[in-house]
Amino acid sequence: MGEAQPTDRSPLLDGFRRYLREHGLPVTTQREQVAEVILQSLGHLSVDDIERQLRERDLKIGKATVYRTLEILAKSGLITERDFNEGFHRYERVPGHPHHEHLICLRCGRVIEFTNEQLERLKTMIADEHGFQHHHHRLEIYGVCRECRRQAGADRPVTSSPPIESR
Amino acid sequence: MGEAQPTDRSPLLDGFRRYLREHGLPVTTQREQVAEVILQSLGHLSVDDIERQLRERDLKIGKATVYRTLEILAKSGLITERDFNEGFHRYERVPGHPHHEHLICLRCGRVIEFTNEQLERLKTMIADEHGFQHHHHRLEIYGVCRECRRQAGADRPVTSSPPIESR
DNA sequence: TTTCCTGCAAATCGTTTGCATTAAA
DNA sequence: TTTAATGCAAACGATTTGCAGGAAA
Repeated sequence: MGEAQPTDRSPLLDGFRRYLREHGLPVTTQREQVAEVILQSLGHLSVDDIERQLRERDLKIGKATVYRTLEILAKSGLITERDFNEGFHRYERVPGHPHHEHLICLRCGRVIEFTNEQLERLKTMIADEHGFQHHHHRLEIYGVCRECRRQAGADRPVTSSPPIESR
Repeated sequence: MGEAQPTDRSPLLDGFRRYLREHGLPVTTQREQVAEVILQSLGHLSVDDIERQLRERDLKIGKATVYRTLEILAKSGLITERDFNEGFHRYERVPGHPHHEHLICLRCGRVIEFTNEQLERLKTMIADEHGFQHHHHRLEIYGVCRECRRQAGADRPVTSSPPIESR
């Protein structure tokens, strides 16, 4: 809500510029703008979301470039690709806390992040038990969030296929 | 290995036939054959895997029919759709133990199932903490399995994108 | 018979790629 | 200048859908 305020100074964006330079990759305006959109956001953005935000800023950047830039951002470790079973991917800025899991609302699509120490320990134990060298993991809990429970009550039952729209 | 032995009698397959009848859906040979392949398997099959097995039995069933049958099987609760981030889905027979999680090897693609009581409790607790009405969840642990560790030692580092081939 | 299915091909949809043009170094 | 990126459109791969012909009930 309001005018887009291009923030050319931001530690994350600077980190991306540094990454590009250090890897001999040109720092282009398109790359900066895609990076800016996602690095400033707190949400889990789809490519569609990103294109919409770019359009709102009156920037026309080809879809291919968006995908290519997201790939670099993911490799640089500044963003992470997520898959919530919607048929497409979402991208989120890598947060302060390294590992976190997701609670996903089946009604409104809201995504809540959480961390849990006990879970970290448990997952290491489980991997060990099976002789696995643990690399990474993902835990997603699907359900109905507080707000949706309040609104809809216990009427409409939740189906197994998430009717997530966006966000 | 060996000739395919069509097993027309099997509690699972019978369950599927019953489901079809009870829902006013015709019991066709195609549906039975797709169901047979997946209900007899213990693995996590892709549509490609299923088609291959059908071909081995000299059955030619259209891809669309395979997809449509898998949808019914999933709705009936006899199989579950899985997504291991490979760009396509896998299907597995619903096992005896209702909830189970997956350990996925990044080298060979092997999938190991496990259950963990403590985990079940933990996930309920976490959902409660956030006011979520828990519906279902998924936990996948990616790493290198015992066999691959033995073979490859600690040489080739594992990348974040799973090079899973099949299985 | 009536209804629903099957197979095929065309359509979708997210994502990737080839290539001529253009911008960064 | 040299090198690599961009944008467009075509290509892709998994999945879905429309429709004419063909089996179940």
